[in-house]
Amino acid sequence: MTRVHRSRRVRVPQAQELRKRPSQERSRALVESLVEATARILIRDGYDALSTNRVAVEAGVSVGSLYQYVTNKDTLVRMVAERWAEGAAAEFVRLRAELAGATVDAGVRRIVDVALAMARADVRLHRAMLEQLPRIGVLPIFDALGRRAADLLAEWIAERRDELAVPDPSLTAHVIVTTLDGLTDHALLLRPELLDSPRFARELEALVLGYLRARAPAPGVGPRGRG
Amino acid sequence: MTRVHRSRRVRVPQAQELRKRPSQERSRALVESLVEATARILIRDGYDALSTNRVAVEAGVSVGSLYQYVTNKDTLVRMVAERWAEGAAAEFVRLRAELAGATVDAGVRRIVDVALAMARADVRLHRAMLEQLPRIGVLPIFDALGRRAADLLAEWIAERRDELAVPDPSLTAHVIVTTLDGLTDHALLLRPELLDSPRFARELEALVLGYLRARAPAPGVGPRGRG
Amino acid sequence: MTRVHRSRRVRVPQAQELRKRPSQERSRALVESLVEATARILIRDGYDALSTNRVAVEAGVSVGSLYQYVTNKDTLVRMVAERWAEGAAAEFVRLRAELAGATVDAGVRRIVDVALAMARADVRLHRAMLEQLPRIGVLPIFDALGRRAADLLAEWIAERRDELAVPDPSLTAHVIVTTLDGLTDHALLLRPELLDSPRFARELEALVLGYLRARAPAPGVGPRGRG
Amino acid sequence: MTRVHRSRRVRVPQAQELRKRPSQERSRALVESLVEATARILIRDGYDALSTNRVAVEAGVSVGSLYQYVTNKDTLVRMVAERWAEGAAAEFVRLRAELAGATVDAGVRRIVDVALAMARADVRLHRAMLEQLPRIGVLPIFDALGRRAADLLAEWIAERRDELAVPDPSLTAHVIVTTLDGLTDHALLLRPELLDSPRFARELEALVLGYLRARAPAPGVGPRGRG
DNA sequence: GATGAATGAGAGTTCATTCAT
DNA sequence: GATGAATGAACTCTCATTCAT
Repeated sequence: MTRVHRSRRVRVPQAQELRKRPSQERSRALVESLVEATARILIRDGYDALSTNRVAVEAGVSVGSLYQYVTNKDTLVRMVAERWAEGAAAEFVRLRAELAGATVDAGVRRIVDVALAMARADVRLHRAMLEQLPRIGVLPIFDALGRRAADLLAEWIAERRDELAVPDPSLTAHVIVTTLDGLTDHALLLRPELLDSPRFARELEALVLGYLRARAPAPGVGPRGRG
Repeated sequence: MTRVHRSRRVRVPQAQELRKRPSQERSRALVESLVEATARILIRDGYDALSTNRVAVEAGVSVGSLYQYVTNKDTLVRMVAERWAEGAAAEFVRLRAELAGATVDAGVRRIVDVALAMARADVRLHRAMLEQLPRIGVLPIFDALGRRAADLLAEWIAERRDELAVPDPSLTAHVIVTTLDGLTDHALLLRPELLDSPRFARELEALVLGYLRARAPAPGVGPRGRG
Repeated sequence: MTRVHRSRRVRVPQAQELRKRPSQERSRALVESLVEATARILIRDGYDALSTNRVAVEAGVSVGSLYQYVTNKDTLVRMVAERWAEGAAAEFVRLRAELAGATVDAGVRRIVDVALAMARADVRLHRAMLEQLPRIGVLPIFDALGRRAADLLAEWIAERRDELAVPDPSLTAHVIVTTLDGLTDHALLLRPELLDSPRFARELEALVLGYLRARAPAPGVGPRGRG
Repeated sequence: MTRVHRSRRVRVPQAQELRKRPSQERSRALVESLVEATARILIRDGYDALSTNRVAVEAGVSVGSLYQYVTNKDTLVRMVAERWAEGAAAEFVRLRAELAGATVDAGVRRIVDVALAMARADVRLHRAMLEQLPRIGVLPIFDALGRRAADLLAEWIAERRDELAVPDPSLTAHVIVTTLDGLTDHALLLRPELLDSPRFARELEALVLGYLRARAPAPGVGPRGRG
């Protein structure tokens, strides 16, 4: 059979998902090992094989201890996504700094490269998250991450406003972030070879640059506007 | 029992998902009502609330009858996705015909409009599918749909090759389809208001047009300008 | 699903029938109470009325606890048979010791008496086991018990070889054990009154003694007579 | 796995198990094909795999037709046993006639031979019945068969009363029949090689002859009685 | 704090039997 | 008469969660 139980109750979002702020060194470590165990199982066996008991065993901890720190099975899953998102956010911040003085062309090239590199890194976990996790639980996390990325990008675009003639940098940044995200996720799940293809990278650059310049005056024609 | 964990992560395509080809009128109707019931539950209560017994009740049929036709709960879900994909595919074919003689600008405008309209139609079902189902084996169905869309679009682009200077229409079409899909899905899940926003629509047009023309010579400039 | 037909006819011995060696005091007690509950239901309501839930309820335990220790409904039944066989084996050993110096006549009388007494004791459980369980894999358990009994009896016969002229004590012992077993089981199921009938007991004695002496020279007659 | 349904309700014995006396040629044939199908499944796949639907398919008939003639799943099983018992009963009658004028020794030899031959014939069906059928349903059938056999044997013994000094031929016949039955069944299930062993046959003869003569005066001493 | 045995609602699935066609 | 689609009670088994130790 195919007999599978999924989380039984529809999840009621809980304000207080971690029972205790794991302030002590020890508690932190325990929670961390739970998250890692969850990720391992997710990668190795998939979401259907994920159960609180299994996570506890994998983490070398008793179920009781698990519930001391985690109220809820879904919380574990969300924590995995959060850890990943934290790493990604740091990377975005780093990239933003790196691109401070970059030209539009160089900047976009770099952005696309980093997007592809991030998709290639941690493939197994990334795939597992995209493929296995009920989107409903992790959506807010990835949304928040997208918003941070879009904010940073909007800033960067705004700094180049003259050159680009982007009416609403915030909206444009959102579109770019969502676009790159959609394309890399899709490639990760269904066309992994694209992640390594320079042709694909050039295509993404063309996409982003074309978009950013779609409304800009043709280069070489008057300082601003079409005359 | 022999209890069983589903095929870890990778969907094993099952040759015999429907127990009997529902050839008779009556059987067809039954299967159809099961698929509809599944969609209804998915929309109203989400995947976790979906159970074979519940589907049977919702369809006004006994569980036994359900199992006469459907081996498996996930098959039902996949059938919902298939029904939806069939409708979308038909829409794409219709659109392709409509755009036969259209200019690039008009065509892209229309494509974006239709993409947004499709996202707005059936929102709840669409949402439910996106939120819950990648794990269940719906991915291949959506992938096939995307490929069909990309093929049609590639054709359309190829017909306008001179004007556009797109080196690889097939790849470009794939990028556009995936991009629009990603953007409308994201909007559907997290920014539903965008689906009705003309500004957002204009943005998508700019994105697609900018991309298509990114490598084309600036109009009126350079050796191949229109004069 | 994946429904499953039990190993067609031949019991596949399962190495791991008990999920955990019930080492702790508590676990042992739980398993014991499950076995007792199983026996009770078997006696009271028969095999068809036996279900895991019912056993759990009867034992005052949750189904979950049951499955913590027992993989399988039939395992429970087999454990009942094992418990019974253990008791019977002990009785056989006791009897063997008792008969160490006995004459053939006295020994056979005693053996028949004990066989009938054992059939009378625990009648209801014994009946339930005989009526319902050959299919379940209890046969090997009873077979092993029969072999032990036959071994002990063969020894006893061999000690009296001169008097009895039994060519193959082992085969003869097997025949006697199987015979008595068949007769008492048959009586138990269909002629319970015979179990209390001295006439029946005398008949069994005649059967066994006649057999043991069938090939011995008639006393007082022929070349080797006692005279 | 291991999920198996057995006949759900405890069987309420029904006076009218065959819905209609299958007087017509056609009906008889149908019932016969159902019984044969049942036997085939029992042999091939075991009792757990036996279901009314399966029997109907195996017999090339619709379930509805099955229920037109057979009220009950257990009835099918019982009919298989009945067919077998009918054949055995005929064999007993034949044997009785054959032994009309036989000496005790020759008769017993013949009886043992036939008992072993019957156990060897139809081994697969015989095994299936012994091993697979819930004894509770078929017990009465085999009991009736045993009684018929015992009656015939009692008659035969009574005819040789003078020579044998058997006080209660009826009881003795019962003991012999049950004994041979128990021994051959046991051999069939657990020591099939014994069925072909002449040594085993001799042993059974010794058993029966020894029993019949256990209380008889030693041969060659006085015309009658010990005096 | 930590443990892990215990819980029990609820999941997927089967199959003897009926009854409209 | 024959059919086989439909029924639904009942089964085995899981797993998120609790709580006595």
